[in-house]
Amino acid sequence: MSLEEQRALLARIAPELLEAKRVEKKRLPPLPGAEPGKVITRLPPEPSGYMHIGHAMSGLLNYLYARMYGGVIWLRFEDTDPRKVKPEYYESFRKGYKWLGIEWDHEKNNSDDMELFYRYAEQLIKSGKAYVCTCPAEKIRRLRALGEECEHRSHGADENLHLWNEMLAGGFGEGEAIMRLVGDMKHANTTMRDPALFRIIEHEHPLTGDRYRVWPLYDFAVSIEDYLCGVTHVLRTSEFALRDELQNYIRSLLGISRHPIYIEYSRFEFQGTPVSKRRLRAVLEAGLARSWDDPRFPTIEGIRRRGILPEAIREFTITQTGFSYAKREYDWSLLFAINRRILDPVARRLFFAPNPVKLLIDGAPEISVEAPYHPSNMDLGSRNLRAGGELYISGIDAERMRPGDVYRLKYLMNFKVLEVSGNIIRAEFMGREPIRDVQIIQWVPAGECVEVEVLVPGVLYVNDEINQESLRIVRGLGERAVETVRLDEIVQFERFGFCRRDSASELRFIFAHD
RNA sequence: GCUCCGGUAGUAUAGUCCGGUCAAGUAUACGGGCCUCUCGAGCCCGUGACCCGGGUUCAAAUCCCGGCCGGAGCACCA
Repeated sequence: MSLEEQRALLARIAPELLEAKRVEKKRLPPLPGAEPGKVITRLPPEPSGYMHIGHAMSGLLNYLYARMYGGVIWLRFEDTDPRKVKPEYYESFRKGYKWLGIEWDHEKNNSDDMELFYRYAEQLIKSGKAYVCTCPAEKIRRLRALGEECEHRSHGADENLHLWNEMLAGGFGEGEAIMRLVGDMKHANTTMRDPALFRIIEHEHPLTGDRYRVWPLYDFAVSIEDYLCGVTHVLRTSEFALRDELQNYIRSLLGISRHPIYIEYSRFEFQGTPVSKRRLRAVLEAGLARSWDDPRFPTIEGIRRRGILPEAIREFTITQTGFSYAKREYDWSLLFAINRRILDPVARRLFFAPNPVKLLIDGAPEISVEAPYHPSNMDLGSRNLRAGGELYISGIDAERMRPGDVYRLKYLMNFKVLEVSGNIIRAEFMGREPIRDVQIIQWVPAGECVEVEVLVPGVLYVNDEINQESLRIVRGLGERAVETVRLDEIVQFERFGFCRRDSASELRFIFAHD
């Protein structure tokens, strides 16, 4: 039996076997301790910068698991550092998650619950589990490293309560007092060595204005918020791994015994494209990029402009991601391959001649052809192409041409090269019908073409140093129909690559991948 | 420096908990073929890996010890 026959037979007697293999690959591994209908996860962005691919993949994981188990997902902004938080960043995340197809069930901000945080803080102080410390930051750091306690730790609850109220009332300036947890100054896990729970920040908050000056630190706010949201599973990157213990401890001191299951995985990035704000800013400051939505950047806007589809990121997350702790650096080709597979059946094909060279064909008739926009998807329609003996072809194709060579202009005609001189190739007409074993090239009619510019993004860093040539600009001529490409539409310039139109008014494209 | 964690093909991942079915699966990359009026897509075939050294065991990618390499944390950021 041939392979075809076997497959046909299998499709008849056990179609699920053929299907199973395909579907299985696109599924996430089971979530530990997950019960159908009871999973609650969260998207916990800090609105202090633009959303990037790392947030996207983490967000996707939390979202996909919530959906996989018929659970619930929260969007909760971790906005308790008024100095870092900005309104535009909240919006960047909302927009980014939406773009990815993530639909959250509830939304809130940690800054909504300040009064509640204060109440819990008071409870902690009264039970002798927290104290106000007025040591300078430097001293706290030193003692923490040494595993030693400071004199403030032994103050009584009454005094601490008094000092705490003093903090709230403005009796202390920034940096003059913090509230600390009574932890264990000798604990191997340094986050347990009396971490700061609240500090004073005299800075307007985009949401609460100047109403509060004492702000909770991450661990305190998160412990309480995860409890409030009923979070059952936390999927996050490994820099938080040491904090599980602390957060569980804070909750238990508050009388809360229900803790989420933590699943941590290493950070990752795409080859040569760091996600770190510092390194991205360096590129901006070097004058090599102008904005955070630059298509070379791993920000969601950058990636979108580059023509990567949300579905591709989703599939990539499911198939290429694991809960590994090893450092990983993804090769862009993995994402591109998925994106290409999604784009291929729906992207219109058009002719584009980069670095064009003129081609003159003696004896060529004036020909008009109806060329389909896609080799198999007829729904995409067709356009009319008309040309005679004067055209432009890609500079790369032209470079290879030697007198005597025969080529075919796709859909149009064949020609034999007669003479190659400078920027002009002279040839002779060799008939209209396709001939076997002849290289097919794309072309643009000399009379009816438009100027096209394509931005080709490369990697930002090479060997850990800023790549001075991360952006290439390719100019060329496109067939007239290039004008019909809508803003944001992704098309394939044949034998060049998939490109997204980036400007409504100009024929400017961004190269996605080949 | 201290404390954790990890090292499977070029890249990423499955397997590691509960040793044998792993002469190691998958995706991508790469090579070849088929198909095609694209050097794209699709289909088929192939190349390619358990960090190193010891130990335990009838048997180790899986367990133990040491080394090397890598990551994370050690904030009044999240």
